[in-house]
Amino acid sequence: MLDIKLIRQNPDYVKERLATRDKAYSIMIDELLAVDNERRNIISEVEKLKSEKNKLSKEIGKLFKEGKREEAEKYKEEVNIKNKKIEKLEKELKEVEARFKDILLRIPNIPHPSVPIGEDENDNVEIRKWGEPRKFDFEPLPHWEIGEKLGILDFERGAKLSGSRFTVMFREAARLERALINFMLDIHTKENGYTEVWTPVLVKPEILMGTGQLPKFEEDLYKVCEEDLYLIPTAEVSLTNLHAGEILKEEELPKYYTAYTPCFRREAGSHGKDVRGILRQHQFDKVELVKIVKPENSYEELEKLVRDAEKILQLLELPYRVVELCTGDLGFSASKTYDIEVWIPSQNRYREISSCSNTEDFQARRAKIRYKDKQTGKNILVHTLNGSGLAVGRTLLAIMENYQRKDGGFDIPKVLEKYM
RNA sequence: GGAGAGGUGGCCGAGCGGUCGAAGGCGGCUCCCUGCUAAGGAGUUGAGCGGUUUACCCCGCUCCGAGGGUUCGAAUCCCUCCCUCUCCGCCA
Repeated sequence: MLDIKLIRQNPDYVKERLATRDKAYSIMIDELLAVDNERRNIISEVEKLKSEKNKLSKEIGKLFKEGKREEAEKYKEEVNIKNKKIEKLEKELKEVEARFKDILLRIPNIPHPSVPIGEDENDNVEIRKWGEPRKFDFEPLPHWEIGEKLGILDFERGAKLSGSRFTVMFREAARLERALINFMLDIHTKENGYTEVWTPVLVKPEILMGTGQLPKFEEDLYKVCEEDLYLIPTAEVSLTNLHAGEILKEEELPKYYTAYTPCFRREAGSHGKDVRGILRQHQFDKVELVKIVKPENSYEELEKLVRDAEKILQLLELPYRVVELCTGDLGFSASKTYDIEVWIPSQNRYREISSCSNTEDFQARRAKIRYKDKQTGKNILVHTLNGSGLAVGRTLLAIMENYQRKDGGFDIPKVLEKYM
């Protein structure tokens, strides 16, 4: 959520910056400002009436003590009239406030000035590459063929149990999945300084509001209707919201969290994309990294976060590249995002395996995560960052493809041997 | 699921329907005392919104789990819901 004060004071700046994502936001800003104006007018009026009412009520109390009954009765009449006016205005206010919030909650974050301007993923900028894609002396197979031949990836039974985009894994695949989770968590906790966390994967709507998935992206989420809970699409949701509504002590920052969780995404609107294999599933495992930091060093923290995620690929010896997303490809809550893309031999290209973002105070404002500044005593919104470290299913698929052998099998990266 | 108890500020905890944004304690901050540390003394210390302002200050409104209701007036009374704790039942 953007700061309404910023929008009020500098609407043109906000419009200009948001236009780098999509021109349509300019209209939303105008709408928002109109509603905000209306809202503030009503608030002033209501508050004036309430102030008068409070004064009269106190007066009545005093008169009762003094035994001046009749006089008090006269005042009561007056307050009743005010109450009727207040009631009417508050009804209006409630409606206007709802409209106000609805618009504000659907406006995305402002891209950081360093983010390249562009329309879509074609305008993303490659930052660096690591590793050399392997030269095969045979035609590399896609992971689903390798997996099916070995009988360790079972798409038919996945579909039988749950429908399309669900997979069953047997033996080595299942064990590799588990090994990767442990490996990633070990690196992040023992070498990168993150605190391991285990969280619920069913969360309340207001939690998803906090990180920005709701209200705009409801169709991407699985909902448990009976309980008004949602399955998380990423552990970013549960980790970031750990401190929702809290005022942290300055010395508590920064906080580094990592968690393994399954993630659930309906993938609405991606019909026909990546239908084969396990690249795009409704349920997948991910080890997530979340940082809660002070505003002044959040961009340094972002660089470090990306390196922490990259380290996993380096240890697994999987070639990858890092790209900086352009304004048009940025996610809703992000101010700046680096994607890490792993080399996929069967597609002869890099595919996303991690997305690392600084949301600045966008999520913090929604989730009300602040810290008390020691010097000034002021409560300041923190900056929140998140990144995959990494998507486990995609890592598994990358290993199967990059480490495949001519005989149809595949090797296990050295660092994973002790985990298998 | 059943029975009971309870949800108050960063934390603990008190609170007759008006004088309560809320006693007291802890913690935090400032100052004093002290060779240093420890201890002690004094003061100060909630959040959000709106107005005003460069900012500070100031003024107003709201907030005592959530939402309704009674009342001129609710932390205090009534209703509904949520959560926590204790006991019982069930269960991975």
